[in-house]
Amino acid sequence: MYASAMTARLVLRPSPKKLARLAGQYKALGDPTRLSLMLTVESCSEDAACICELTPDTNLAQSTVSHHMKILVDAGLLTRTQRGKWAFFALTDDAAALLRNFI
Amino acid sequence: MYASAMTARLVLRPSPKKLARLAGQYKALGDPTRLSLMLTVESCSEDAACICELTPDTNLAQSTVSHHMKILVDAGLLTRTQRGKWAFFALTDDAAALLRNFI
DNA sequence: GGTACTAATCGGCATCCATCGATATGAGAA
DNA sequence: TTCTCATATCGATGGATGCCGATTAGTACC
Repeated sequence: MYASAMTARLVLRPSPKKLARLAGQYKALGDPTRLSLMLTVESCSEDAACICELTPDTNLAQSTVSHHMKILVDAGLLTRTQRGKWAFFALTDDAAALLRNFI
Repeated sequence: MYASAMTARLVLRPSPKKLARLAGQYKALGDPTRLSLMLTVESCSEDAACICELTPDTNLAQSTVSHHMKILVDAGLLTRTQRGKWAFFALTDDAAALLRNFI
């Protein structure tokens, strides 16, 4: 048994660290609310999006949206910059690469 | 307030159904074990991969691997075909598109 | 300082999920 | 049919997750 287990693995595998990071990014995108937030941020590409702009679309509490944004930032998919009272978010290069096929 | 909420959303948004499907696929990829399984299946592109070949690499129980493969199939990322006693898996077009940037 | 507004954090709760061992199913071989 | 092997399913469990309301933190303006 396991005869075909001998076949060579020719494709480069990412390191465990890189694989975990990539899985973390997919995981962050794997929630409809967060994916929708990402697309909204992307659609405001001229500038950037703040939470007060994002919250109404979601029908969720502000604290929940803030929580989701933190997850996306921690995953390396969004950057967060403070401008006055507002926090603005923009896509990272990683996020742009991941979403390139769909937006 | 919400002054910039008036800015036009020029980018096409996927329908809620499509967005949920896409989020489901990201979610399926958002586990290091499953992402590793996907890359292993992809590396056996000449043929296809069976569970007996995938299990040893994971250090997980066979039932767990079978469970993960079902999740990937249900998400539309893998196809499953029975050949004799073995179940063989191959990437779908969706999976190939999602992973294009990394393999 | 005091007020108003935006956003982050906290505590709690219900649900989901990854994992396991045990068991069942199903297909070839004897 | 009986045995063996590959895979799927079941039940349980500990931990992660999404959501909320309430509170705290930080900023701007008076």
